[in-house]
Amino acid sequence: MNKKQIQSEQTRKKIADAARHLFVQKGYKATSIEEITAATGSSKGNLYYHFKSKEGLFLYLLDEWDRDWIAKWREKEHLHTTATEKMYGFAEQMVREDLNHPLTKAADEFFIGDDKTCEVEDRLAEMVAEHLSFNRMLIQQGIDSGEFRENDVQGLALVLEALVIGLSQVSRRANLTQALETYRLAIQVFLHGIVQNK
Amino acid sequence: MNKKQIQSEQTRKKIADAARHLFVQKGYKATSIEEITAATGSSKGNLYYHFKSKEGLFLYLLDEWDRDWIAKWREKEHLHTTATEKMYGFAEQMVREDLNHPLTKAADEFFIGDDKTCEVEDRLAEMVAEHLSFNRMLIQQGIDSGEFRENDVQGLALVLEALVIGLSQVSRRANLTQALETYRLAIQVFLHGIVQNK
DNA sequence: TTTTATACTGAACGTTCGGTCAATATCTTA
DNA sequence: TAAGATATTGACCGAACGTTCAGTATAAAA
Repeated sequence: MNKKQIQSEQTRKKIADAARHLFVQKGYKATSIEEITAATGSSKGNLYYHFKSKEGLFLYLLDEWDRDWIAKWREKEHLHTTATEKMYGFAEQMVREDLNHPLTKAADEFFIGDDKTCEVEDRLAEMVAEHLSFNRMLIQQGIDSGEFRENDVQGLALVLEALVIGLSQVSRRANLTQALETYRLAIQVFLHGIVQNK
Repeated sequence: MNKKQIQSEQTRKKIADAARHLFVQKGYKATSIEEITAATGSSKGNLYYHFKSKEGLFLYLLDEWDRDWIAKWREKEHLHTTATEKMYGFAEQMVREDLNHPLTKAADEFFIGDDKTCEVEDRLAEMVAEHLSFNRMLIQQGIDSGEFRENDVQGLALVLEALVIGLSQVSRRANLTQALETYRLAIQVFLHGIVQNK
């Protein structure tokens, strides 16, 4: 790799990092390109050299996050044996990785906003579907192992998704300890409606 | 009341209605003053004659909604005897009255946005506190009556709030029947982690 | 009828924002 | 070193937005 290519990559990363930080902190619309460039030290035109548009930049961040999340989950999944443990592990990773994540905040802006591109809309729908699929899998595992009651898996996946989205919003201003506590309590509540025998 | 005063009141109401509808549909930022006035048929200046600002208009809608919600709840509260029934009633009113409500959508924009006035910030904090207080009361009633387990009431109120917020977002595109179903399932899940004996 | 307070109009303003582009700097390659 | 590719700059553009204001219409008061 060239010295130039390396530096270019670094610039790209620096922009992405600053953008992620600002999107997380202020939301999508409230973060301006100028603010991002001010945070990186590089120029506006340079941002548009590396990324097609503001939406493109955001999309890139979503993809990046998606990959990281799955990778981190695969890393730790084997540590949990029961489905119950997995649920708590799931919640913990949510707090540690996703608390104040662009997706939950800015996705909402996109869903409502009328200026979204088809590409973005599709990508977001895809991500929601992936989330639900993940939740379904998690719950189904518990049912298969006999830990959870037989139930409307799709419905429960949706409820779990709702819980997670809501928790993220409610915990936005909380510190890590508080958030962890709230998440654990939420999962506990969620589980004791699922677990077979109490 | 004067003929003029009556018409003025009607105009004010027409603007508020149009604004509410648009805020609900598109969110706060995405709804422009021009769109609101276009929907009412009256002029931009007229809107600013009746309302201090865009924020002021939104604040007015929040207050209005708050009053309506409480009034509706008080109306129906006596229909439910047990705390469990109240929880389901609570969920149902949430769906029927609050699904796609400005608060849950646009409050997020306000919380994140940096252009919010102190007045708005205070008012929103107040509303959240009221919500939590309401939830706490609901849960405490169940505990007092022996229906729910003794538990961290404040924590559970927060979890319930998270659930409700998340449900509202998840159900945004669903029709009423689907939403009701999801909400009922969610409450069922929430309850069976609370109810004493199963 | 005349005066006055209220309700309403819409052009204009200042600002912000995403995006563009011609010019320039920097590094690679021949 | 010269030529070419790549990376970076920042002034600039047009559109959109919330807000204002001088002026007009209308109903109430005198």
